[in-house]
Amino acid sequence: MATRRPVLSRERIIHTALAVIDRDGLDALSMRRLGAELGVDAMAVYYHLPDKAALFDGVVEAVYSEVDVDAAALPGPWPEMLAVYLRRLREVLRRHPHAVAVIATRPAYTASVLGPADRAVGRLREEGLTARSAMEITHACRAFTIGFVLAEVGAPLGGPTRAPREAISPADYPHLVEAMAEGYRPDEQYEAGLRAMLDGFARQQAAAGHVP
Amino acid sequence: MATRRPVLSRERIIHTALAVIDRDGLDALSMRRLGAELGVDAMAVYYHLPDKAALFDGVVEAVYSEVDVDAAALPGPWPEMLAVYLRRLREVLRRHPHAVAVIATRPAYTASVLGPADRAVGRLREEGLTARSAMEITHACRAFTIGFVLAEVGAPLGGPTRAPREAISPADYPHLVEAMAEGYRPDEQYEAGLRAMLDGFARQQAAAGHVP
DNA sequence: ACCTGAACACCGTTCAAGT
DNA sequence: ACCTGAACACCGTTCAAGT
Repeated sequence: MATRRPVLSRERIIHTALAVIDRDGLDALSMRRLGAELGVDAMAVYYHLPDKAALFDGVVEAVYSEVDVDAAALPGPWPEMLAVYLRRLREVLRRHPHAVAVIATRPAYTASVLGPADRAVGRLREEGLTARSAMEITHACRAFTIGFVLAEVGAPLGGPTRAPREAISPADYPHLVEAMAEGYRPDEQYEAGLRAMLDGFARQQAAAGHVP
Repeated sequence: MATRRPVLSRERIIHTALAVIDRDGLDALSMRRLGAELGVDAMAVYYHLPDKAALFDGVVEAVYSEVDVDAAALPGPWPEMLAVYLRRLREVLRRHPHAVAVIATRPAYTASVLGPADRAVGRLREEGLTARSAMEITHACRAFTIGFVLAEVGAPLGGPTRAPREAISPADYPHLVEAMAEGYRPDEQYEAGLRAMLDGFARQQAAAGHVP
């Protein structure tokens, strides 16, 4: 008789976990639910991953790997290179609204994340930035992007508010009402914020004499 | 005999919940634990709050109320006014590392949050900005601040990684190592990012002719 | 090597009951 | 009005056992 091959793998477990999160939210991901989705006893997962925290780490890495942009290979001056990378990051994060908060808080110190990050910093250095500036700028722009997507699509941690709150009357907030009258345009808003930050950093660099 | 006064109140429940989160983390906050901390049966809380989501909403509002800066009353040109407000926001968020992710994802549509926000937008309008620009700029800077604090002190959602991961060797990431050689200086980094974004927005406004 | 299933100490929420 | 306590359908994790 043929030797049986394993039905589970770290990869399949993690992708199924992300699928459950995307479909039903963070709270819906339990080890038992995950087992059911995989067609195995819930505890089978523990043979492949030590605990739920490790599962989350895998999910974070899986999402980052979707970004799949070799920033270091992009053409153009560094602000444009970073803009391409960051727009792509936003795009990927938007696809996983229920996972963004996890990604925002769990450190991703794995080769697949650090490698591209290191090469990106190297790329900025070739344009005259110090390693420190390169990382600061990247870090700040990533923080803006993650914070923006969190406000944009991030699922409320702890589940949606069900009970009606104290009613708010729009008449009390005339300026907010006017600002929102034209509707919410997240793409333009993100773009404006990204440009502001990159322009600001570019000018800081120029003022410091780091870019000729 | 004296009429008994209630031992619980919405206020006290919410502040105790925040205290538990601050002390032992988000996962430590259960309704039973909260009841124990309050010295009552766990289910007593349900008389004052409909469910755990409402409890989180209360926590978010409590943290925002700590900011307690009337942005509209601050002197100086708008970029400096916003900087004061945002530094204060970062300061408050840093005091509640385990709550930041909740604050970042739960909408806070309450009078105590919307009121100051509306007055702040009104203040920017007096300096020539449109309501729309004023809100965009505020929104972007807040996203940066929250994203930054999340990376800075945000507790990993799902608990800390316990099992050792695949070892990473610093030699593979020379640029990152160099960038971190001087240590991590979050205050300077935040300040640089904030200045970059505000300068960038100020220049966008000037270019659009909105500020004389 | 890989998966199962019972067991333990927990969860959030509902609901009838107490005072 | 305000709080209690049993009950229900869940959790994450450990561990011995199966194949």
